[in-house]
Amino acid sequence: MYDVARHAKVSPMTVSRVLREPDKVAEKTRNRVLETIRKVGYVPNLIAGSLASNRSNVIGLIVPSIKNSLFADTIQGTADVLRTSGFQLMIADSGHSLADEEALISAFLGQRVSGIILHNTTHTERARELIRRSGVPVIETGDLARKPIDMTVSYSNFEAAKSMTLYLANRGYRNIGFVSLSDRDNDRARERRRGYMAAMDSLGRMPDPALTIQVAPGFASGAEAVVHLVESSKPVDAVFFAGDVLAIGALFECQRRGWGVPSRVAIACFDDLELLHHIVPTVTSLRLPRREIGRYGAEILLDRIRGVTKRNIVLDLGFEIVQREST
Amino acid sequence: MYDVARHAKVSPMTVSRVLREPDKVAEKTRNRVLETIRKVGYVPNLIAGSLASNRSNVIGLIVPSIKNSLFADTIQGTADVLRTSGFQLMIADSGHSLADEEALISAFLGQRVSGIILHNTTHTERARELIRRSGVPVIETGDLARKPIDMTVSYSNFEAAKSMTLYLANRGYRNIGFVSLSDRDNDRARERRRGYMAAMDSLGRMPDPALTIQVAPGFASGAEAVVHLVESSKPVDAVFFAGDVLAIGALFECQRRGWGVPSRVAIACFDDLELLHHIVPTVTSLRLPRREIGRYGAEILLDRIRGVTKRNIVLDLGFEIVQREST
DNA sequence: CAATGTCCTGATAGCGCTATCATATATTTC
DNA sequence: GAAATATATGATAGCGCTATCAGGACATTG
Repeated sequence: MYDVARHAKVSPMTVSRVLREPDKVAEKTRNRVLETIRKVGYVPNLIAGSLASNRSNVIGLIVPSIKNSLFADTIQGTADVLRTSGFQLMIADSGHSLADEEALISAFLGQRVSGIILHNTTHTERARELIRRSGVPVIETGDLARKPIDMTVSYSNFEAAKSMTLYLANRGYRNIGFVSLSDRDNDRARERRRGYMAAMDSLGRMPDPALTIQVAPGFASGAEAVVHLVESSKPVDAVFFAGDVLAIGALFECQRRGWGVPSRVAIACFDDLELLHHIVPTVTSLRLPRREIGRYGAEILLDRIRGVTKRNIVLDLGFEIVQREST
Repeated sequence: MYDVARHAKVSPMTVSRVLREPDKVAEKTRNRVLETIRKVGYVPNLIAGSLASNRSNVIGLIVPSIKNSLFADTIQGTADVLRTSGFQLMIADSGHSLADEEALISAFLGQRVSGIILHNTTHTERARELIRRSGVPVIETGDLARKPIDMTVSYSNFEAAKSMTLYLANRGYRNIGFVSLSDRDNDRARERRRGYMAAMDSLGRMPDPALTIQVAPGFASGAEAVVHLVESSKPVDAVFFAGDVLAIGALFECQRRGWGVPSRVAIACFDDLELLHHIVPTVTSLRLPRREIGRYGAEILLDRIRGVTKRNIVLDLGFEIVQREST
């Protein structure tokens, strides 16, 4: 920067201003400086800038798993908003471990991120404490947080699962099975199960424990689950899968066995992947506002960082049931 | 930090050493300092550290699209390696735009990242120049770069496409169609097409322009393409799709129309998604070492950052054809 | 027991930028 | 046209840490 200043015959301060507050520099000077910057190939050191100004242009984002395409949509939404705002996204993967999440939060705070986005709503006590003390704004998502640290943008897994269950009942299915991933370390799965249970309860049906099963992730699990439920002593006529991969695995298995969907068994699931619009038969699912969550989350966070908003916002973006051939 | 130093009755320098070079501090002192750090809830300012030491623990990663699950696998591989190494990943999305990519590279260099990973191999001249001048190590991936900036870890799209085409010919298919995304701004698509052409050439078959078509992304495009190719005046008996989504869309369309796969038309594609192991029929595909690319890329990069390696490595991780029911 | 080496700790300077206030010049106002 | 205000630039200090070297305490050697 001193180099540039010398070449352009101004003070370093003016160079700094040209980069951050161009309006405050006379046009002639500004152009001369910009020209010089280009000529010497100067790349400003944002680290030094952050240190001096006590601000950074980095937002930290923690997801349980980068690979999971569900998060990919939300990340994309966030990235789209941030790209136009000059902020950078620092993404880390907690591997579904709360302890790792805590370590990552600590690392992010060490980087003096301007904001943090967390794709889950349960955290260690120390993690909450770290964030609170730092005063960095936080968005939680993935579910409506029961006790939000700060701001939340999501839909309600409980309500979504409940609605879909009631919807299936309303379409005349009598024996609705429910398949989800293990509850352990997965608050979303837990909420979805609760929603299913609540729906059964409000229908006055005894939730049969044999109808709600928990499985490992993967296509194969969905396949096994549907076979198990259909061939049980009390066969189901519909299965509600709490995850898309499970449902797809189940559907393929039905194809292999020649079971009609929905004639033999109806299939519905969370998360309206585009694939589900094209698969044969197309699958009834819950459209979750994934990308919107990413967008709104980023926007609210930016508003807070810029001091536009003060309040702790909790935004429920809802969901939608999309009826298709499979039910 | 001064706070901690005062409380623990040592100099700030000792606190700094406890965090970065614990061995160089007497055990007694170290424990006292660590205890104090915990007590006052001190979070070291890594920004200041980076500025002072002229090192950072951030790796920049640019992908054309975060949403695309293909990149997700590679990112996961990278993240897995970096997590255990104390580095953070800063991810940005160029939206397939070379100009945006250049801007992001500049932003990353401003952040003084220790390394950069690029998921494509064509860049603007200024981008190359920026990187070269900065001396920051770079990994390019997504294809074997023709003129690598620095290091490359990938497989060859050309060879992969060629192999699969020859493989299909070898299985007896006479009329092999090729469907890919538009060549424009997509060097991978271009290489794949070249590979297909080269195979046709080596088979002594005139590559019929009517058999190689370019389409927009999406399931629907694949569906349209397969219909077009099968119902043409010179119907194909096999179609090789350069992208998985296209192939899946095509397969579903065949299911809808009751066209037997592979009896009426065989289908093969790039990229061995897990879905393709379960879909009916399972699909012959090219297994690309996505995750390995991420892992090796990260490892090579770290070696360079740590000064273990000096040489410009070009790593070809190859590919594999997986025979399944669809051909 | 002086000389040498080893280990641990501290003092000092400075990384490259920005906040802040001061100064110089141009513009407006009555 | 003098005073008040606005605009443009610069000088200075310091953000929170680490590199570097200096020095004190202690052990080792001949």
